[in-house]
Amino acid sequence: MDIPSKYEPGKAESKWYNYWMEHGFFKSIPDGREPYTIVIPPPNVTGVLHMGHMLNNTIQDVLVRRARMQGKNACWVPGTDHASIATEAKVVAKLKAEGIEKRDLTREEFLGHAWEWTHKHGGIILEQLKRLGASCDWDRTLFTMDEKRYDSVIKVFVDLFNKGLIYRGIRMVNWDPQAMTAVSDEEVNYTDEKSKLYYVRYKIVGEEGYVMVATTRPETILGDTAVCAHPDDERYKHLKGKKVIVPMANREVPFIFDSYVDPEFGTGCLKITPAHDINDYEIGLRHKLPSIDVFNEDGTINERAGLFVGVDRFKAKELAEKELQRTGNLVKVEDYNNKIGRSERTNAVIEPRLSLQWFMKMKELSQPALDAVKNGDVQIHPAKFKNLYRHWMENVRDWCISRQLWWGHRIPAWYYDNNEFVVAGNISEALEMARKKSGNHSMNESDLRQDEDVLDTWFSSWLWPITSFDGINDPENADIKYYYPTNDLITAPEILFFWVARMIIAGYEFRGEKPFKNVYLTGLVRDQQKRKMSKSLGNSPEPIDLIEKYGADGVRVGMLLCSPAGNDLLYEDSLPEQGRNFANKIWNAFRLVNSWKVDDNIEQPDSSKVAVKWMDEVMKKSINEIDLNFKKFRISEALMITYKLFWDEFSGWYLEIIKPEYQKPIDRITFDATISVFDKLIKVIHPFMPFITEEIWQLLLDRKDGESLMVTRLPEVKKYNKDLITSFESIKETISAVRTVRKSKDIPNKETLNLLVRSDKDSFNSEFLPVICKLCNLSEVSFVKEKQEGAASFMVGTTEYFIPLGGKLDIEGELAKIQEDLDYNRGFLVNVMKKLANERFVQNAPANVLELERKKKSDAESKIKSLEERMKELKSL
RNA sequence: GGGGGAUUAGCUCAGCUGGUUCAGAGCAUCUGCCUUACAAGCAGAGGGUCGGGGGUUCGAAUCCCUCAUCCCCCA
Repeated sequence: MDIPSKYEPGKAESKWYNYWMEHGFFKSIPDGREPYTIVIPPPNVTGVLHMGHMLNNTIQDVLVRRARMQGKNACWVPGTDHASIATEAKVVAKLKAEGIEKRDLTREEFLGHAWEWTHKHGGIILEQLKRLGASCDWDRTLFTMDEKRYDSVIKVFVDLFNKGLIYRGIRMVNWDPQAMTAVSDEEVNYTDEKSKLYYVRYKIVGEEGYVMVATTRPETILGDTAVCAHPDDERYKHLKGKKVIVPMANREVPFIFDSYVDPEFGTGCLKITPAHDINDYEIGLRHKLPSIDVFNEDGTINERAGLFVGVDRFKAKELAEKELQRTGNLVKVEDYNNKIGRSERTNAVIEPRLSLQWFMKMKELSQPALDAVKNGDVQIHPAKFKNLYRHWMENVRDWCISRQLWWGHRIPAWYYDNNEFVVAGNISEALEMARKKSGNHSMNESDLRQDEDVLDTWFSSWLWPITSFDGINDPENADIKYYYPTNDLITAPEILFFWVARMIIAGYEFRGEKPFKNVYLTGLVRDQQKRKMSKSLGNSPEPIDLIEKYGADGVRVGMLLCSPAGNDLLYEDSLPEQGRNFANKIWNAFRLVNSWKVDDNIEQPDSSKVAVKWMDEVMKKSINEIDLNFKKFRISEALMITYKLFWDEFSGWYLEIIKPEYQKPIDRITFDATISVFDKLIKVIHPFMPFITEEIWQLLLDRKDGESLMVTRLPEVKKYNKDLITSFESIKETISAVRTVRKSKDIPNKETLNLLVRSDKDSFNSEFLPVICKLCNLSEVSFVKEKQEGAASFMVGTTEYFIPLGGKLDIEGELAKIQEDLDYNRGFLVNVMKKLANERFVQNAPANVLELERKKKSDAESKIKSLEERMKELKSL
């Protein structure tokens, strides 16, 4: 069979993914095995795969595949999020492009378009995940707005309302006066814009003087309800208890003190307009100030202002300036840069506006979630995020859960008689409740008006680990009992609060149990300039293109190699390139092994014998380390160990040792051992690189249909022989040293060499000598007692080696090398001696440290002695 | 403004409760090699006063203080 020297991923990937699907290897149903469960952080239903998803889902797949190969019943539940804001915005934009405005549609018509859009674009991202190799149980695919998930959300809302944990309240929102809707914080873009700072004087009541205020918004003066200074500001202390007169409005308002005010800014004196500024609103709450909203929904001035009624806010600013000037209250105007928030959708300047919203009380609910992380019931990796989490949970604020949108779970509150309302699971229940509450039994459904708003997207995602197994509607079903709590959650730190914390809260509230044991926070994928990858910047590569170029395995490895938990990943093409190169390395190792012909009549060479023994131990050691690193969620590290195990130990050393001469056959024992080692190796690699390993596994031995690497067992962790590995390390060093001699003397590899060991034959471990002979092309190894003339020399540990060179010895060069070595060792010895001469060190250091220092001393001394002797000899030549 | 985190080789990062010459890995760089598994490779090499300053200690990349710079979250 002719196998190409470069691995071609494309074919293998679709072939094996289909094979896995056909045989149902991703499916999971509850059974007697230990479950291993991950719920996917649901991507936006109409989104497309980006680099963040690639990283995130690669990690999940690695964990799931590994768990599966550990004999667990692995279940990775996929799904998508309705993403109310993002999806609604996309649908609005699409309709607009067709000349349809959202406000011209009924809610039902709009939702029709939204569902159409969802069905058309939904799930693309899940298909893309398949290209990556994701081993999700696709039969379980969910959507946050499918029937069961929708019902669960409504049920939870009603439940929390009945428990008194959900209430209506006033809050400041970002108002887009052009779209006449509230927009979320995420939809507001802040930019530095030029504006003006107006210095306005307010008359002090009962005094001659004025107090001067600096403001960027003179048009909101009409809504002022106080003037405020810092409590420690000496300049204003005398105004305690006084009142001032608001210019234009001619109202008296109190002069108050609050530490929010920055005495350095402007005049150190602030006008307070609780209806039109979030900070003023907070100050207003603290000081129980009234708020006067002077704007209409479209940003024009209303009657409450008493002035400029009906005028647009920007025009009103100009008019206010003139009016203040006319009355002499405008003292000066300065140029000023400040951050202006603009609506992502309309680019209109955002107006902070008070509105009636739904809230959830968080303090009580979050206590168990706080405790769970504190006591390690839920573990966050890396642990540095624990502090962040704790701080946030200790200062948790009530959660505003209503959104002025249509796409989402509609708030199950029904209004009647103006301000009365009931909260119920559906309209008939609502009617019954409303009749009872109002005493009006003739009321019917048409008298009820359902709340127009929908719930925050996170209000459905916070239930995700529970609703994934329908645990709200059917709390005792077999799935939820088996799979919940899930094991690991893999997500980005930026949604630690939005999502992770709230899931933990929901877990305890609705199941009395954590939703997952571990939270693994990945970093953000950035470009080389450390910018976030984003569509608008155009700095993100297309994931599917990458998979096509480097292979899914290569991309997976590339993503993982450089992304320790919680650290950002700076993407560049060299990453998947490294992954692809690794795949190619594996491929070529397979080609080599595959090309060998076995001859049952030949003996196993000693070098192969010891190599097999050593490889076995190294493998055990690495598997141990990999296991340990997985336990600590150090996945990059685990991959790096795997990478080096295959590339350095197996390909670089083992295969080179056992490789028969060109076109010569290999002995049976070595061949079988090698196949077995290879088999184990690709098992270890499989979670990281599922495709190439399956391809090779299927070719390595005859496999039956229905067999697959992905459902085999990982090699178990075992104790290993440390000494064997250590002695082989010094063999590597010896081989390296011989190669260096060869290179520096320009001796071709084909020419054999003699190696002389200055040691007693019986006390020297000769086990690995055949390996040195083979890799260094030695004709002979012999033991000598004396130093050798006319030979290159080197030391490994405390043993001296010589390579006779005939007349080729470069005495000057050799001397220089020895001198360098001597200087180093003498310096080293001086340091050790200093330490040992320090009485306090000798008294205080633990015995093992002391012993080590003494060993260092004697080793250095014997080395120096040999070097000095050698030098003397060379000089005498 | 409040909080959290970081600073170790050109880059990305390890370095656990102070103790091996502890300063390490991968990538990149440089030098040699197209040696029939792999140039997507092989054999070698160079490169860091662990952000600055102080302290604790027999001993500090590691603990404490301070300054500087950067990042993130919330407002």
